[in-house]
Amino acid sequence: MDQRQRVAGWQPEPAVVEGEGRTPRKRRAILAAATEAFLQHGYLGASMDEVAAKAGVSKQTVYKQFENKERLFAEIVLGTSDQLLDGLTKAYAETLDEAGDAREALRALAHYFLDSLTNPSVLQLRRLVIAEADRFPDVCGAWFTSGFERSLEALGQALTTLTERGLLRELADPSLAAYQFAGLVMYKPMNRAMFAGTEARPPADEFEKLADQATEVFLAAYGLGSPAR
Amino acid sequence: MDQRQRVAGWQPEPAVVEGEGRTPRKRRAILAAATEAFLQHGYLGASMDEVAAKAGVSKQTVYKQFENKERLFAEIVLGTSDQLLDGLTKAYAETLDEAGDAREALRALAHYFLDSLTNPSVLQLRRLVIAEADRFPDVCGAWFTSGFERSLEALGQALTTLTERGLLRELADPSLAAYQFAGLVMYKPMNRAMFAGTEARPPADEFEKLADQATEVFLAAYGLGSPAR
DNA sequence: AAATCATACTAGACAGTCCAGTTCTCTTCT
DNA sequence: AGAAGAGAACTGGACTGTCTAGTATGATTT
Repeated sequence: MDQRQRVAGWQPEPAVVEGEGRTPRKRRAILAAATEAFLQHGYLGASMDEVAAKAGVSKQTVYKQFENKERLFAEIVLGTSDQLLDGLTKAYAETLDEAGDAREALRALAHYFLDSLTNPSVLQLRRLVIAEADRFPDVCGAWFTSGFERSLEALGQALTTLTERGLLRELADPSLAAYQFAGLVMYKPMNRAMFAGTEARPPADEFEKLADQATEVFLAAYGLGSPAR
Repeated sequence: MDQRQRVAGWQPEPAVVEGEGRTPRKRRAILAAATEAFLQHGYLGASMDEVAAKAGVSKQTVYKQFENKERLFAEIVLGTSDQLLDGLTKAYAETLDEAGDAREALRALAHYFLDSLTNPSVLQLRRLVIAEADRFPDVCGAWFTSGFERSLEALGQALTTLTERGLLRELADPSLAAYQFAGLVMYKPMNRAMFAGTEARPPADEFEKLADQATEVFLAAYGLGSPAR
């Protein structure tokens, strides 16, 4: 029902944990409400009154848990980077283990990218971080290095395992190859998604073509033997 | 002196035009000031008082020229898309005409991308449009289709001319190939630039590697004959 | 007894309006 | 050509209404 639960290992709404004390339960509710508010309206557009109301909590409780608006923002942004990284890393391992050859593996990876990274919540999070990059360079920079960059490093390692299994050429710079693959797959749909608003989602049959074509280009450069085309 | 004058055919500060009447001169000053304010602080963060002060103009004059804050924003964003498109289209033509072979042409293109799109003003404009994509879907969507997408279409046509000159394989989908090349070159540096704040600029020697490697991958897929590596 | 609640409050910001006095620009007259 | 005057544009500043981050308080729940 909620699409966000299925992808990218990231869920803005915290799961209900039984037997949890009142205080941590409220804290989670505040984080969930604030996440929704920030994603929807941006940092300046979201108000603390709105957060408290959405969390079903008094404003005083919000300020007991979080020093101020900035800290609340930082906590949310930094909290998501680990979750994103974990989800992607796991997906790499699974996708690649199941694959019999490089083409199959890369196609599966491409589809995973396209599905998870065009998810509305993920897009809104990207927008939020990008929008506030100049206002909170430390927080957003940390999100980038510990979330985004590391997930690409993980993809580089995943590609290296393909090389070790004799499915791909030796990669002089696995991290760069990872960025290249991600760029081949995502540059077009990600830009549209970023610029054209959360509502505008691309047709599903475009994903097939993007995944296939990106895979072929990548294999032409890094695959074994002559290109299969 | 001002880096913005050199790249991407876009200049946020309007040139001084002699013999111009008072009203249009003030209007340009307002646009320039508002551009700076919006790029620096975002839509909500920029205040109309600040715009008026920066333009050296009374607030009343601002509201005489522009109905309200939203219209001012729209005017600025839409005004930039044409300028960006023009700059890139011209650069494609020049770069490709001068090139003797495909490798040379693609490298030059890659360097042009890297130089112009990592320019601070261009980055801030991208951030602004992305940040407000949900608040102003019409304006930002129009910026995307009439600026971003069309410049990629233009790149696709430029690549087609390389094919016609016998320097590149036939392209089944020139537009997609253009996105792929742009993705190969820009995905890594653009993401860092977007997320890590305007201050963090990458080292210049990374550009060389990005341009070279992107070119080689692209040629492996779309070049003539066997890969040159 | 500690946490939380509802509510009210402070202090400041901001979009947009209004007004009385000034400067510019253009037309008309000499 | 140049002076004069009309009307529009512009200015500075005050003002309204609304919103917001953050604090304070006294009652209620756990």
